[in-house]
Amino acid sequence: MTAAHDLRQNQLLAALPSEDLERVSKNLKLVELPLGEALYESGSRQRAVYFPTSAIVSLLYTLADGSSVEIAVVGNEGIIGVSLFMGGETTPSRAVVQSAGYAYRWSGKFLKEEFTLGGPMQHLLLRYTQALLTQMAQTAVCNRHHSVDQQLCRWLLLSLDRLVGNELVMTQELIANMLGVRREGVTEAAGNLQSAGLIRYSRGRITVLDRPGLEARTCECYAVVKKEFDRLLPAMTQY
Amino acid sequence: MTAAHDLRQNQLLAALPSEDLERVSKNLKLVELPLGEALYESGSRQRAVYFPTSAIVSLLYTLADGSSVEIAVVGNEGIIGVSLFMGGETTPSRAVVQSAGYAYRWSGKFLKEEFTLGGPMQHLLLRYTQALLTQMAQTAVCNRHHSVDQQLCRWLLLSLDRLVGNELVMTQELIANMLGVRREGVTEAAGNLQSAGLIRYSRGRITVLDRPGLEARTCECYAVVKKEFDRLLPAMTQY
DNA sequence: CCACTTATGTCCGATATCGTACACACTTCA
DNA sequence: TGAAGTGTGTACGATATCGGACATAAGTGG
Repeated sequence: MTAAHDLRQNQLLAALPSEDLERVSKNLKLVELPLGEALYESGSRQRAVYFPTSAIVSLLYTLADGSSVEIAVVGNEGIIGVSLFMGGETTPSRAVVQSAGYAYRWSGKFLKEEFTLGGPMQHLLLRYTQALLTQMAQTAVCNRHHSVDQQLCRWLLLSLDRLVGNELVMTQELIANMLGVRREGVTEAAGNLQSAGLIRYSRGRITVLDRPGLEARTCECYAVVKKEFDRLLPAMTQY
Repeated sequence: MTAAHDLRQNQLLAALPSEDLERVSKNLKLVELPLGEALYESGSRQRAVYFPTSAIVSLLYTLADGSSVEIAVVGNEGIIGVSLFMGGETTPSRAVVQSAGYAYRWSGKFLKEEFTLGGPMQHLLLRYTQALLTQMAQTAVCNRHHSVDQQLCRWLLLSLDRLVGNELVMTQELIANMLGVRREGVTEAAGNLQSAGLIRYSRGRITVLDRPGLEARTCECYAVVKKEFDRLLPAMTQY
């Protein structure tokens, strides 16, 4: 499961030419991201970015009344902390570890130095940010027009794409926070999917039994986002 | 109303140091944007970006079934076509003129040349893009948690901020497309606001009577977005 | 083995929005 | 002046989700 840690387990790093990766790697530090850890809070100054290898991180917005929504999810295809190189330093969102794992941490200082070189790293970061824009926009659309059932399918697929295996460790309560619906709503939606034989649910453990089934049941939003990621960040090293 | 056209009517251009603006201005061309014109369609290759001066442009997502949602609105504080400098060339969204007016058009070729210089223009464009990210994210949250009444208030305020005067030319049908709700839903919400004395509605013409009242009635989403824009793009020239 | 906590399932009325149908008012133009 | 088109108001049942209360079930630790 945990093979030797390799920078190239993150697809952005993997897409860098060797010499760039070499230069950058000096300042990357492998860190463990436990479930629930907040990499940054709303409005707090960010000091580093993270390239996940096995962890999955949710970008969340929390409203004044405590209700929240996930606006994007980041795994080994991306980076957490785009506001550091976009120039804003902070964002109103929070970043919370949704699935424990590892990531490479990169200090903001070195990130900015590298970014200003205008080389492949800059290019990759900007393209990734555009993919993130798409994911957020599609989330907005999905929140407006699609049912909880469909959104749960989308969410499961997005998570699945960022994991090895077909099992997620995740309670319905947490999923409800991500989707911005009630916990009971997730129970019902999950029950529907389970009845249909697409997943198996057991106390904080979801096993996906029929991935094509999920894809058939979800809304177009999943495909749009996936296609856009593939287009913008293509042909990465596989392992 | 239509004073002499000036590059600095767009806040991004206004924020450029004179020498940069001078260099850039050679390739800017004033264009008129009529109501309803699409600056680009979903997935189509973009050839230029636009700096609105008096026009307002909506970024829309349209689903396969024809339903749509506005994910962001751009006026004289911003630029249309971020995917050109982000590197993706296209996006799945559409850009439609919501309020007729003028904009400066800048060819993608020159834009990219300027962007790679890494100067003030790059800096501004990236910060604006981060503000756009915030607007999209907040739209996603708002779509999930807030009532049509509140969203209409938010939408009116966002539009008002980008206009001179307190009157919008806009049918309920079009607003419904923006908000992703039924036209009847807008009729009802607008009726509520009119009863409360906040607006006056008459056949495609909305007059805002009580702006503070709208601000009191809308959700926090408006303030979050506005605050973030002010933080990221501060101290622009006023006129 | 027994409390205790956590996770999930179920039920019910309340509410917001939807979908549809249709009426009315204003404008334009023949 | 009358017809057509467009924009808005209203009504009503259908549906999805909410809000809250509560029941059940699985794990945990004494």
